[in-house]
Amino acid sequence: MSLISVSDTEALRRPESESREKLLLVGTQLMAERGVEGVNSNTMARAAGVGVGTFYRHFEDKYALLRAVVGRGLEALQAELAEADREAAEAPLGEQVRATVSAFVHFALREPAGFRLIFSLAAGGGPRGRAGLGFSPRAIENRLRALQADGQIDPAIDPAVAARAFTAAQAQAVLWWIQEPDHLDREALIETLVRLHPAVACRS
Amino acid sequence: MSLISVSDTEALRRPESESREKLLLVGTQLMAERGVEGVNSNTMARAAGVGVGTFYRHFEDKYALLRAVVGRGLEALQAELAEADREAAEAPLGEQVRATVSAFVHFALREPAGFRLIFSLAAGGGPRGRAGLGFSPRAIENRLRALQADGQIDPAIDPAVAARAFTAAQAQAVLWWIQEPDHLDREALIETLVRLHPAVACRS
Amino acid sequence: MSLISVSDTEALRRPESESREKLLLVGTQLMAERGVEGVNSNTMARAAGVGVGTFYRHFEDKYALLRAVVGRGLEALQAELAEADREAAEAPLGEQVRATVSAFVHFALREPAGFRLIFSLAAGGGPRGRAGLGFSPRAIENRLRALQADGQIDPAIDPAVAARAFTAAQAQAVLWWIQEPDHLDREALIETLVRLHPAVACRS
Amino acid sequence: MSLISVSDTEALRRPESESREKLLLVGTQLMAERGVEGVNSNTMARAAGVGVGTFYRHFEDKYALLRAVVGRGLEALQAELAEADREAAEAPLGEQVRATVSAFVHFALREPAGFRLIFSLAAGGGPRGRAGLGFSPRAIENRLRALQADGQIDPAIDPAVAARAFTAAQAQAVLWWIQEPDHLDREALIETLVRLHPAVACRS
DNA sequence: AATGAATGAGATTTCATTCAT
DNA sequence: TATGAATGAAATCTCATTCAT
Repeated sequence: MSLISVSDTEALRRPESESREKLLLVGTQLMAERGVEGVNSNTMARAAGVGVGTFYRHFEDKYALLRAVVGRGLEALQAELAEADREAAEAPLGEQVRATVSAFVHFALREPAGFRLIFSLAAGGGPRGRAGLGFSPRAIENRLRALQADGQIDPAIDPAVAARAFTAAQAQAVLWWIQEPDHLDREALIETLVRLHPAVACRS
Repeated sequence: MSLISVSDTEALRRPESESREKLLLVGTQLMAERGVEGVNSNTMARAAGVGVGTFYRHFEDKYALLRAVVGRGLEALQAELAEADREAAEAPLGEQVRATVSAFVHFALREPAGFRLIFSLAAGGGPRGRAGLGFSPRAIENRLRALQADGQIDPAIDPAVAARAFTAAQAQAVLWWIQEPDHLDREALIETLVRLHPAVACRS
Repeated sequence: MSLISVSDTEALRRPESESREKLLLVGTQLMAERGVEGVNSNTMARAAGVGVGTFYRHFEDKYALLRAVVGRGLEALQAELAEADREAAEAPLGEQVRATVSAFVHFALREPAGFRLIFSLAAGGGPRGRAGLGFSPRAIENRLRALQADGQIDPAIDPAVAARAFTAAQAQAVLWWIQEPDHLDREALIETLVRLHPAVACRS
Repeated sequence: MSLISVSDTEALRRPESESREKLLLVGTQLMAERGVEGVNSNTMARAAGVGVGTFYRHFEDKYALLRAVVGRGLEALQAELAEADREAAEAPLGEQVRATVSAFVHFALREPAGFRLIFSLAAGGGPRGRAGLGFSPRAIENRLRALQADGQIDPAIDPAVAARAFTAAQAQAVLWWIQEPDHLDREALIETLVRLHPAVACRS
């Protein structure tokens, strides 16, 4: 019966214990607001409405929580970008780029705290925070390489550099924009980013 | 040039006490290596071969040292970029851009630790590290605005976004490159960055 | 022997629930390996394959388990020593001593973990571990006193001191030997201990 | 001038900072009274009249203090035993043994807390306390080996076992006696121990 | 100006114990 | 009986900062 599939889905999403979820949620908020070094396990536990011990039952330390948040966020983000890319697979290159940039911006709008953690705070990293967790430029790099092999973009461009550059450009622009959104509207932001994307900007 | 300029220069570069310089030097190294939150005043003092007390005689706290290092580095960097720009003032736009990108890369090569502090660790920022210290995209933004007003670049580009995007792109690309320099040579790096610069990439 | 003795024995040896036995067994091992303060109830429960709650269902706390283990071991040891003594009751003094020393060594070989707990860890004792649990020198003391009254051993020997001294000597020698058994064989160990026993060594 | 020699001596005895000495002193008392696991760094620091941080400035942790105390005590004890042995070098064997046993007992009387730490609490050892610090039976073992080679003691005795046995016997007897000194006087204690010493008890 | 021992507030972490299931 | 997530009191430890020399 279909009821089974529901509980199956539930199982797949692993309720992971309410406390853990609460900690993840509250931790994301607090770390994004005050910086990773600006909060401590105690504060996060209290804010999540659980005991300190509960924090350590679920996470080895503050940085483990950070890694969990960033890891999760990253997975979701990459999935959404891949999805956007897939949907626009048949569209012209410009449309494809716009689709992923747009998905990126929407993700940032939907999860600003997680987004900040992924792209700004996690970068600085604390003493133990040097998680190898970062948004991977690999997808863009591969795309650029393919386009270049295909003669569609400037052969003088190095795909590895361009991919890293655009990843940072996009992240930084969006971080700035969600902090100060009054400078321009979302479509203008996306439009600008699309035109800065190597695949668009360096079309040969 | 007047005689005064000599003593002026002396005054500006005055060692400010050997201890202070040593602390600045060693502090930059340590913070770049281990992250701002990964070192403490005691460690830096010890490494600099001075007493803890001496640290606090020269800097209010760890973040004051960070601000001093980043402030100094930023001044030097902006000065070098301005200089490069001035020297290439008469050259075609592409050459101007190449001149500043090249100056940027050279700065990173000459002072990798200071560069890392300015562009990666300061970003993450500790509790009190969030000084308004950052490489200002203002110069690029103004330049783009002027070019746009002049009809030389795509009017759909938002200069504020583009300036921030390129600043991050350039910094991130260079950070990556000084960590893993074997991927490509310096000229290829510069070349790629030039072509990603909004003034070049979005020429209308 | 009556039929009753069978069910009595059953009752005495009643597994007392499998969990309890498992905890006792695993707890003995862990405490002997890592020291009483080196393990906690959670660890012991986990290692025994039961829940923490189950631990507390059976033992008031860690020290209750320790007391149970040591108490049990002590009872068994004293019983075996008494048995050996009884069996050798008619033999000459030297044989009697050898019989108990031999029984002591065999006990240590058969239950090294329990032996260690009884004679080394319990000695150090944790905050609450200082239960009056220890191998009683009373039997030896009484024996010495009787021999002394009988003029068979040196009157200058204090039985209380000698009994405590030999108890410690025997325990320590055996503890050392089960850790580093390659120094000498079992019979040589026993032989040496026999000759150090006050009743043998201080014969008048 | 002679004043110099005074300060020289002072220098040799290294004041080691008053705090450190205070901690060592108070720590020894407290650990001996309540057991190593019965006190914590905070308590010891307070009792020593210094701040918590001062504790950690001088000792890595509680066990480092324990090791320092035991190490120091052990050095002093071994030195005193060696001295006693040297002074009685020309005396008959029995007198030599009496001299060291006597020195041992006097040490215990003079420094009961240190003595307890060395011989009982340190043995149990905490999670991290497994210091390889213990009274070495080596001196006695060597002496026995020499006597045995010389045909003066029973060849059936294993010197390693006998040395360890006597070390434990002596320590345990004295520990018991300083706790309950009313059972017998000091001389009787010493007399009994002398007669239990392998070199005396197993004379061939 | 230089020093480094001392400090204690606060962060981190452990673990015995409870309790709802 | 059994379970194990949750708890928080208490222990451990760090580090920015002061201050007497």
